[in-house]
Amino acid sequence: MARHRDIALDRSGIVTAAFALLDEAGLDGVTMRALAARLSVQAPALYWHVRDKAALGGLMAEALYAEARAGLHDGLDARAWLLTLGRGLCRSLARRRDSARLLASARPLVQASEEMATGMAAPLVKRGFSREQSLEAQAAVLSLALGWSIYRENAAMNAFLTGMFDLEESFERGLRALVDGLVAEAVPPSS
Amino acid sequence: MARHRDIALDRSGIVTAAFALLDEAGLDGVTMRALAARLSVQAPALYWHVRDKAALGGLMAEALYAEARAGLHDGLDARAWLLTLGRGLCRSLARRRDSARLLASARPLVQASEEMATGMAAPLVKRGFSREQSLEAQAAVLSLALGWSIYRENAAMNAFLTGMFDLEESFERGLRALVDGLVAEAVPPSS
DNA sequence: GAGTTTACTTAACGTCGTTAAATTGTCAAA
DNA sequence: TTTGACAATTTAACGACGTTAAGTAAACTC
Repeated sequence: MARHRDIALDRSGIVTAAFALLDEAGLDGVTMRALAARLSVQAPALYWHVRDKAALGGLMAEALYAEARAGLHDGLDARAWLLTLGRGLCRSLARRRDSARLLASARPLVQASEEMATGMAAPLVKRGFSREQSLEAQAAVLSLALGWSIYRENAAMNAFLTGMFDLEESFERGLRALVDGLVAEAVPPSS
Repeated sequence: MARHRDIALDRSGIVTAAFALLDEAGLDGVTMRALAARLSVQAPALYWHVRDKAALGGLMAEALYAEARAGLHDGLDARAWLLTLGRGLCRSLARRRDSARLLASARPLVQASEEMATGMAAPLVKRGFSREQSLEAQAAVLSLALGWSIYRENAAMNAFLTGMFDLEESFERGLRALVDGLVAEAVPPSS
């Protein structure tokens, strides 16, 4: 390894730099040229490692989702699991400027498959949900977190919303309302 | 009026054409040049009527929200009002290609004000919510609808999700779960 | 009918994502 | 030890984009 000029680019270094650039310059500031400059390289060099800008967006989105799911573990029951998922995404997106807009326009990298869906459904299936209920519930929770984060980013400019009520706490209330309903429907209280 | 070449451009005509273009060419296809061409005009002419492309996006977003709220009326109780709001946005966004992504990147045109917030809160305040609960509940419902629509647009390409479960029905279940929780919290059942 | 205003056109600028071709450094085999 | 293949980058360039500046022609004002 270690060719050419000893240290070179790689996918993960590019993604890391892209997040740093996102934070400094916002989504519109993440251009291939600016990203290359930050890596002391010319723009076309990036295309050796990444198909195109959309693929870069996909990689960043994947990283955000991975971070969002980091808090999930086996000790959680269905309700806590869904709450953790929603909070995870909301906090991941709150931490990084414009990341919700990024997620909104990112397209999935890999084609979804039947096995992938089964794998995604598994954690809640193990907790008593049907496969469909599991996917539906996760989609709803992620939707709420993503939508909320988009409004938060928009609101950040207008400032007024932030003063009106505590955004994190408000999201938490909405999330709890949603998750309680989902869990009640999927795993009806024994009676 | 009717100057120059008898019929001319105006804001609403531009927005209408922009929606038609959005449907045909997708969000990336909505360029100032393509939009101008559709109106038999040169691109810079648009700037007489619209500040810039972001303002055009804002106008389109406003139209979408107006359409989403069209179904609301006084006869609805709090629960039905919130359900109607959520369904309204979801259906508005389902009808038009890439409209959720459009909404995600659109910035509000007018600076939010204290009176605006009060006006937005009013319908639910009239139905027993506090001002904060009203704004929170609406934000949550709109977030779910927007987030869901974004995932639906992404999923539309991947096709597989559409086959897995009925998207509209799934959204409805998530929405009901959310709204029931919000209403229960805001207007506790008399007891 | 002269001058202002309205609504557009033509021309152009700088930036963007991206591709093609040339270039340089590194390793394997001869 | 030269030779060739290959990996990773550079330089150069293309077309499209949003946008601005300057010019122009029709319509209204007085």
